[in-house]
Amino acid sequence: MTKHLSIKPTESELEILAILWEKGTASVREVHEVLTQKKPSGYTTTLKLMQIMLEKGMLSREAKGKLHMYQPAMKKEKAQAQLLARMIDTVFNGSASQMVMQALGQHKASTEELHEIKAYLAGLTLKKK
Amino acid sequence: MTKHLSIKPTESELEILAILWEKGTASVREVHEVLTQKKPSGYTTTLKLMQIMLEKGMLSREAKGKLHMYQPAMKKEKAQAQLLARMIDTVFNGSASQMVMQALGQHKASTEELHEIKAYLAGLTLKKK
DNA sequence: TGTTTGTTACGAAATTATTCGTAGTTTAGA
DNA sequence: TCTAAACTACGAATAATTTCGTAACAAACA
Repeated sequence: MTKHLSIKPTESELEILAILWEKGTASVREVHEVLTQKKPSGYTTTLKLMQIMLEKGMLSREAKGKLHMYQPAMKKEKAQAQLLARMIDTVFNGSASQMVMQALGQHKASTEELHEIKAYLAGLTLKKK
Repeated sequence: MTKHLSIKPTESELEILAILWEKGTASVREVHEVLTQKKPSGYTTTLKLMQIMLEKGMLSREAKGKLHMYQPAMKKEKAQAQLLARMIDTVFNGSASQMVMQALGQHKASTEELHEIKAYLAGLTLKKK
């Protein structure tokens, strides 16, 4: 049985993870380039963060010539699910639907997205029957 | 024009806010009672946190005899929306629907909830038309 | 071969968040 | 009135997170 790692990325770590989920694999510099657009910071700051994440087992890496290429060690979906669950629990009183409706209310979803969701829902409720 | 306060509650602050949203108004002791169930801690810890939140303008309070009754100074819906928006932005690549589907996938919603959401969606798409 | 450029490693400072002890106040009851 | 119990205020310790400076090394190249 694999140890149940309930990873709790910090805010900064989450940003890095998001970039790596997007890119799949990237050097520190690449990550830093993206990161520093929103919030300028030193290169070694990003480096250190990624080293810490490596230690924590959130990232893995391989040497590519002189530099290191990093990749996320956690499945995006799993991490997302975990974060969502925590948020639903603490902020939405355990009610997923409350959260969903809140999210959909805020013109955060386009019409196409709404259709997508409806389709998805239709499939879901069938299965649950 | 009111200053755009983008409040960023910490984890602990969020827990306290959740309790106050639930109760509407409460003393430090009442909050602490709830809080300490999940995660034991000293009374003054909760007190201090709430005092800090008061300073930050997240809570307000009024004297009720000798003790202070606190209430949330931010609308639950507004705070939820803000937190959601941030999460969607950093973790779900800006896609609300991606998040919604993730949430619904994880057996996090009961059948009744799913119906509720469907109804809500139906109303929404009508309006958007 | 030097020198510049870009990299990693890592200690440590700075900042932010959490926790708690102690002192002082108020209230209620003996 | 005195004492005990339940508060508040607040400084300060601790812990966690973020930031950065410096050293060491390797590759590129003048």
